Amino acid sequence: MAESLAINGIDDSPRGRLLSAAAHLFRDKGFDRTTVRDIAAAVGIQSGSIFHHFKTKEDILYAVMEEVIHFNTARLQQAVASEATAAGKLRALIRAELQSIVGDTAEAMTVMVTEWRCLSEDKQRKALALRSIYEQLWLDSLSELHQQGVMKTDPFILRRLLTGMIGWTPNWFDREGPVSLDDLADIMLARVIGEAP
Amino acid sequence: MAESLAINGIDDSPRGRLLSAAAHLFRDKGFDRTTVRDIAAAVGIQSGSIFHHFKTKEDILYAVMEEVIHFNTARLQQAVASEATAAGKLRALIRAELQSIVGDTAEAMTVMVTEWRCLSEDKQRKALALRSIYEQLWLDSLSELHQQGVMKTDPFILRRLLTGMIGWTPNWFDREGPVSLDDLADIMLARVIGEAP
Amino acid sequence: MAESLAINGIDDSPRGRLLSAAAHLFRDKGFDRTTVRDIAAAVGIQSGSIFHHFKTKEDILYAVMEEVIHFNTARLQQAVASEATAAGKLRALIRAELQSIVGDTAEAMTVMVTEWRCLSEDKQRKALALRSIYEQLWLDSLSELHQQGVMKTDPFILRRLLTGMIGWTPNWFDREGPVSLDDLADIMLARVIGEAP
Amino acid sequence: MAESLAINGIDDSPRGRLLSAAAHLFRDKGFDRTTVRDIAAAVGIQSGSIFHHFKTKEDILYAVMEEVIHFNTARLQQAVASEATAAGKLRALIRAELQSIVGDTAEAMTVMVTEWRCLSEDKQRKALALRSIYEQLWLDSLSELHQQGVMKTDPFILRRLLTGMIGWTPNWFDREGPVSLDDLADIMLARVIGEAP
DNA sequence: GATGAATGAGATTTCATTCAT
DNA sequence: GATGAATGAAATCTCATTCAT
Repeated sequence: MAESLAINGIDDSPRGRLLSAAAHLFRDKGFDRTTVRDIAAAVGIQSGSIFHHFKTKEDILYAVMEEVIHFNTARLQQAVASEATAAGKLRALIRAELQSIVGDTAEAMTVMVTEWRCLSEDKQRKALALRSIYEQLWLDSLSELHQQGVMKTDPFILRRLLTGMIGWTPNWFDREGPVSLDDLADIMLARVIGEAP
Repeated sequence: MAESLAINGIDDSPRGRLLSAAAHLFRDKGFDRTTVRDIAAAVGIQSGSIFHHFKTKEDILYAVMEEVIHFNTARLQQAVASEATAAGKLRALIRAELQSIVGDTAEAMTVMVTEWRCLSEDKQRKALALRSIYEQLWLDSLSELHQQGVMKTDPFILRRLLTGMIGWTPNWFDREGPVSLDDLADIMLARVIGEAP
Repeated sequence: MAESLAINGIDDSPRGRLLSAAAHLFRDKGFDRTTVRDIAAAVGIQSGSIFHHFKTKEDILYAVMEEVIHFNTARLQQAVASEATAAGKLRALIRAELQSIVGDTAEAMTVMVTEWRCLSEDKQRKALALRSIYEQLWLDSLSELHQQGVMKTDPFILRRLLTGMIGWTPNWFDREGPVSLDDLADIMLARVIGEAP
Repeated sequence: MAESLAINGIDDSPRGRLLSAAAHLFRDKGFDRTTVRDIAAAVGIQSGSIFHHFKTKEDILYAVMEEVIHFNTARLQQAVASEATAAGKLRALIRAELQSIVGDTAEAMTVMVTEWRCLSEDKQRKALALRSIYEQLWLDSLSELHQQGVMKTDPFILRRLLTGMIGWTPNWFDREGPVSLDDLADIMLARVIGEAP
C-alpha cells in the first residue's frame, strides 16, 4: 500500500481498485447516494460480487478511511522526521496535510470528513483510535512551539483552527491557480507563528 | 421571523415548527437518513400531511437553508452597521458568524454546509444567489483592511481560511468550556490582522 | 337539462359546471388519473367543497353518465319520432348517435365507454338499466327492417357492429375534414341496408 | 415467440410469464388499478423483484403492447401471403384480426386499445411506429379492392369502420354462441364489399 | 471468486375523504 | 355552502444483501 503510491494511498489489487472507486463515488455523491451497484459498475463486476470482498457497504467506507489514515499517518511521521526545528516540523505537517487533502489522497480524506457520520458508533471509535497517533503528531509539534514561547494561544485550539482551514481547502483551492500548495502552507503557518501578516 | 428570535431563525408557525424539526434531524442524522416520517413524528403530524406544506422532501431542505441565509444575512448587516472601524467590523463579522454557527442557528447552518450536496443543482444555484450578499459583506470588510495595509494576504484567501476555521468550530467548541465565543472571535481575528500570536 | 342545450347535455348550475369539468378531465386523462383537486381547480373551488355536491368521486362519474344517458335517450326518441319509414328511422338513429359521440356530448359519451369499468358493479347495473330504453330503440328499428326483409343479418349483431363503428369515430373523425357527419351516417347506413357499396 | 404459440403471443420465460400476467390483469382491472403487487403475486414473486425485469410499471405496459404488435403483424403478413385474390386477402385480414382480438392474444390486444392513454407520449410514438407496418397491410388491401372498383367508399374510412367493428367484438361476442368467428368474418366482409346484406 | 435473480424492508409521495372553523 | 389542513391507506420504486448455480 505505502510502497506503491497509488491514488488515495491504495494499492492496485482487486480490493484496492474497489476501494478507490468507492472513495471516488463517496466523495462525488455521498455514501448514502452511492449504491453498491454504482461501485460494482465502476470496477466492472456485478453487485453481488462486492460481498466477496466486504461484508457490508459500511465496511467499504470503513476500509477507505482505515487505508487513508494509515497512509497519511506514515506521511506525517516522515514529514516530522525530516525536519530539525519546531517551526520546520509544523510547516511540514501543514504541507503534508494539505497534500493529503487536495493532492493524492484527496478523495478518501474528503470522504473521511464528510461521511464520518455514516459510520456506526462502533466503527467511529475504532477509526478514532487509529487517528489518535496522527493527531498526537500535531499536538506534539504545537506544544513544543508553545513551550518555546513562539505563540501564546492554546495548542489544542490552534490545531482545531488549522484543521478547519486545511479541511476547507478542497472546497476552493485551485491547483491550476496562482497560489501553490507551498504558498498556502506558508500562509497558514503565518496564522500560527504570527510572522508579519 | 426576525422579530421573534426563535431557534434557527425560524418563526413559530406550523411551517416554522416543521422546518425547525427538520433542521434538527438533518443535522443529527443527515438529510438522507432522516425520513419524512421522522420529521412528521417530531412535530406530531402524519407523514402525508408534510406534503401540504412542502411538495418534496428536498423542498424542506431548501427552505431550511433559505430561512437561515436570510436571517444571518440580516444579522451580518447589523453587525457591520454597528461598528465604526474596519477592524471592528471584521471582529463583528467573525463574532456574528460564530454566533450563527454555534449559537441560535447552529443546526440550520451546519445543515447548510453538510447537506449542500443533497440539493439539486437548480436549487444549489438559487441558494448560492441568496448567499452572495452575505459573502460580499465579508469581502468588503477584508478588502478595506487590505487596502489600509493592515495585512498583505489576499482577502479572498483569508475569507476562505476564516470560513474553514469558523465552520469547523461546532465540531469541537464547548459552550460550557473556559473559552468564550468572544475569546474565540479575538483569537480568530488575530489570525487575520496579526497581533502578537 | 334538456331545455338548455349546454355542453355534454348538462345545465349551467354549479353542479352542472362541476359535471362538465369532470367529463372533460375524465376524457382527457381518464377517471383514475383525474384528481378531485383537478376537478375542483377547473371550476374554481377547493377540493373539499366538491363533497358538498357529491359523496364520492365515483358519484361524479356516475352522474356524468346518468346525465348523458338521459339526454341522448331523449334525442334518440325525437329522432325516431320524426321519421316515417323504417330506413329513415335507422338513418336518424345513426345520425343522432354520431352527433352524441363526436358532437355536443362527445366528452361524456367517450367517458361512458372508456371509464365504464371505473364504476362499481352496483352502479354499472343501475346505468345499464337506464341504457336499456336507449338500446331498445335501436333493436326495434333494426328488427322492423329485418322483418321487412331489407337485410338478413341478425339485428342484434348489426347493432353491435354499428356500436363499434360509431363508437370508434371520435378516434379518427375530423370535423373540419371533407366528410360530414351526414355523409358518414349514409356510409354507415349502407353497411346495414346494403345499397351499392 | 412466434414458434411457441403461447397466450398473448408471449413466450414462456420468466419475463414472458410476467407479461402474460400483466396483460391479464391490465385487461381485467385496467392499468391504473392493477398494482405492481398484483402482478408480482400473479407470478409468485415479490413486488420488488418486478423491477429486475422492468424499470417501471409503465415499461411493463409498453412491453405487452410491443410483443402483441410484433406477433400480430407477423400473423397479418402470413394471412395476406396465403391468399391470392384481393377479396380473399381482405377476408383473411378480418379473420386474423378477429382471432387477435377475441382469440389467443385477446387480452394484450384489448389492453393496447383501452390502456393506450396510460403510455407516456414518448412511448406512444414508439408504439405507433411499430403499428404502422400493421396498418399498411390493411390499407394496401383495401386500396387494391377500391382500384378494382369493388367498392366506392374511401379505403381509409372503411379501415376505420372495420377497426371499430372488430375492436368492439370482445365486448359482446360469445365463443360458445351460434355465430363462429368465420361467420362473423363473412358478415363483416359483406359490410365492405357489399354482397347481399 | 463471480454471477445475477430474488428478496423484503422501507422510502417518498399521492390522494380521496373528513371536519372544525 | 365553502375552506383547507389533516388524515391514513396505499402506491411505486429502491437497494443492501443473499444464495443457488
